[in-house]
Amino acid sequence: MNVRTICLAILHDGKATGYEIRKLSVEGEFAYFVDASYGSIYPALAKLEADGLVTSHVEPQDGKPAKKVYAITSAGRRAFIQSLYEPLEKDEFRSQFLLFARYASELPASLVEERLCGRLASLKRGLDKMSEIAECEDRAEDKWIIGYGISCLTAAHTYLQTHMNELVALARQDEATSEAAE
Amino acid sequence: MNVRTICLAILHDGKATGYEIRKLSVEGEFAYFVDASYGSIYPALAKLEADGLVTSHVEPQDGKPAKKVYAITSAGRRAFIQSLYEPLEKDEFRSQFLLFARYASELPASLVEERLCGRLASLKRGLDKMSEIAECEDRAEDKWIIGYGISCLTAAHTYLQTHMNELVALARQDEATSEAAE
DNA sequence: TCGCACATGTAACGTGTTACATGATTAG
DNA sequence: CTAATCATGTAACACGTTACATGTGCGA
Repeated sequence: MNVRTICLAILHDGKATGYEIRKLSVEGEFAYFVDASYGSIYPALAKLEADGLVTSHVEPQDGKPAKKVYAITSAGRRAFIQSLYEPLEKDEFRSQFLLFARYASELPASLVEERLCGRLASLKRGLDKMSEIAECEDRAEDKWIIGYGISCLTAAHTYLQTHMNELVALARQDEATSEAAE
Repeated sequence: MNVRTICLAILHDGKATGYEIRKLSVEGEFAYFVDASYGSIYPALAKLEADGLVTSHVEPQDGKPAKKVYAITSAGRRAFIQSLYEPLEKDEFRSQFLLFARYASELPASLVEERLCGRLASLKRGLDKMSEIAECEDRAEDKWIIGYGISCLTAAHTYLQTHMNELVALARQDEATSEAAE
């Protein structure tokens, strides 16, 4: 799933500027799909316009720099929906946290515990934010997606809560020992 | 998390060839972290050797091409463990499936249902494979990680099972109608 | 005999990030 | 007065993938 597709998806919902698209892809619901930077969005929009899938018009603003508002064309709409008919790419998941967990026995228990607690807290933050978004969200599909996310994160949170001790127990007691020895 | 780190992680467990490392990163437990190709692994190993973090020796085999077995050095071991002390990168998750779900109302119900069933089946396959691996696995950390994975996938599976109808209901009835009209 | 598994490696290519350039306004 | 937000865009760079080159032995 490339930046091009995300731009089309966002523009399918309504007009937006490159600046806004980046925000949505880093914060909004689209963050579950991608996390794009200006350096990829602006060229993608230019390419999309050259291909006739979007159009743009410049809106001057006073006080703020002029903005270039993009809108999807019917060809763009068709191309985007068409792309959803094609076989789905498999989801991808990369977790440095899980790699860390795999080497718990090589690390001090204090560090392992700290990281597990940190993860627990960040999972909690993510869940709270999702619940918050879910409330003011009115698109049924978005609610469905958020429900999916909440289910997965809740499972992860519960697992961590009930199993974190096991991982801490596998870690090295070095530091606790050396501290106790002083 | 780059290919370099994954190579060190795998070699931390024991000797391996580039060929084996790729297999592990596509199939084995390491698939949760990365999914690397030869084109990235071989250059990474060469670089790692130049940096003194791994060593290699060629083992001729009869019938099969000679293999180049890599082993981690103590400097490599240190560098790898040291990297686990640094702040963890946040997990990343990209799902084309969720993007598809977001536009369910623009797609025919038959397609939405098909994709949901397919996803349900692939989730099931993933869970079965994990349970299988978990059984013959004896490293406690790997069991812990697999347990984490199973929890998350189970939650996703359950959510799909109980909520797939809602998404199908949002989809277009076009095709069913046109079929009924014929 | 066809293709697969074993095994290593390179070159071209694609895609995205980081850092930079530019510049006004507003809140602390 | 400093930093942040708004706003667009480019160039250099990093990182990874795909396809290719090369070659043997084994099973269907």
